[in-house]
Amino acid sequence: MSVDRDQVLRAAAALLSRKSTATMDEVARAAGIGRATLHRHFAGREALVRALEERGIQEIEAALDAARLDDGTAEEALRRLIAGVEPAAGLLSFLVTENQLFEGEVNEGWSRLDARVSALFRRGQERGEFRFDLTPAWLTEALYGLVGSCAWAVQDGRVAGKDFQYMIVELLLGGARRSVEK
Amino acid sequence: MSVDRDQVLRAAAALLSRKSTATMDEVARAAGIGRATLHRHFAGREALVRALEERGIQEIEAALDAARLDDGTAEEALRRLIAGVEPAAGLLSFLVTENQLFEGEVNEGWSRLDARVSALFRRGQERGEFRFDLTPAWLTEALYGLVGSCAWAVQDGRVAGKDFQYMIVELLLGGARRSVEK
DNA sequence: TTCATATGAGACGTTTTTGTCTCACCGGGG
DNA sequence: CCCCGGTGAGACAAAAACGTCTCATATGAA
Repeated sequence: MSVDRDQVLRAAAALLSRKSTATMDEVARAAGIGRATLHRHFAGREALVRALEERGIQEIEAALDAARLDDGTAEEALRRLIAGVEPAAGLLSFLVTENQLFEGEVNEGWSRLDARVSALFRRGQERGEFRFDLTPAWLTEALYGLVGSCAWAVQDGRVAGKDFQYMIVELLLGGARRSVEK
Repeated sequence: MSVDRDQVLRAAAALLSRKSTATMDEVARAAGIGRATLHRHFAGREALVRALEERGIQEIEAALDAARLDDGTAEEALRRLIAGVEPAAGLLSFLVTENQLFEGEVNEGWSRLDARVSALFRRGQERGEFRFDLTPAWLTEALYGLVGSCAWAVQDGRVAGKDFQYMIVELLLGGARRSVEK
């Protein structure tokens, strides 16, 4: 009988990341509940987006923790991170696009995530694993972009779901060029 | 005195690709014109988006033509393409995100672009330049995602504008991993 | 200068979306 | 059995955005 708040947020993220102009009514129907009930759980659109952000940042941060970014090689850590981020790919792409929405103040939690991911790439550079000519900031952005793109591509059937991690990891690490095996 | 339609479309794309919920008034101010003038040039929001799509597809198609995708190595062609696409990066990222909220029919012009880019990657594979384990469809999506991410990173100052082409090309072709020179 | 044209600002009515409310209903616990 | 908390549907007003209009102004050409 009672609404599953988690399931509502998930449905909202899935819809809003694809169509950010969706009305509250559309969000409610996508979550399979009435508009009145949606308003009972989230004061308004603003509150819904905030809850989405909070939850997204929370999940990504958990993925960062679970990936143990400081253990082993940076490449291994990156593979663990991408694997751990997959379930939250929808929320991540929502965060990436929506993060630009708030002019002025940048979400504090988001910049914290940013810093941790950048640190991973910097560690890889310092270990001699990653190239120096691609900045950690750019690699971080590229990671977000690729995760978002791949999530969309999977959703649209252009990429097989089981290849999600592989496609991202291989492109991000090795690139498209065929190179001599080392 | 007269409004530069091109500049308006560019500003609109830059804003709408980041904030698709932007008001017509916000779009107008982003373009540095009044709301009334915006309505004089584009009948409404729908017409504006249509014009944005049309112009975006037109510019990307022109870039594809200019890049001579069938000449020389696929890598050279890809470099030419990325260089030629840079001025239209804002429009491209708008197209990519807008195309995600497909409601029914997919834009015909867009799928034509898609096919041409995919063909380039397929040619690279057949020439032995590109890896076979990364599908042309995924490489195409990844290219779009990286262009959009980089355009956005440049706009926010996280990546230097002069590095736009280099960052995309190098990551897409060679990846982040430091590898033995071939 | 004079005139035609295009613009910005803003007023306005309309439409869409939002947020709140009421009410009937449904299902589990007393 | 009867409550009772949570829900869906819909009504309703307020708010926001849209689209159109007028008017004063500025720019460039004749």
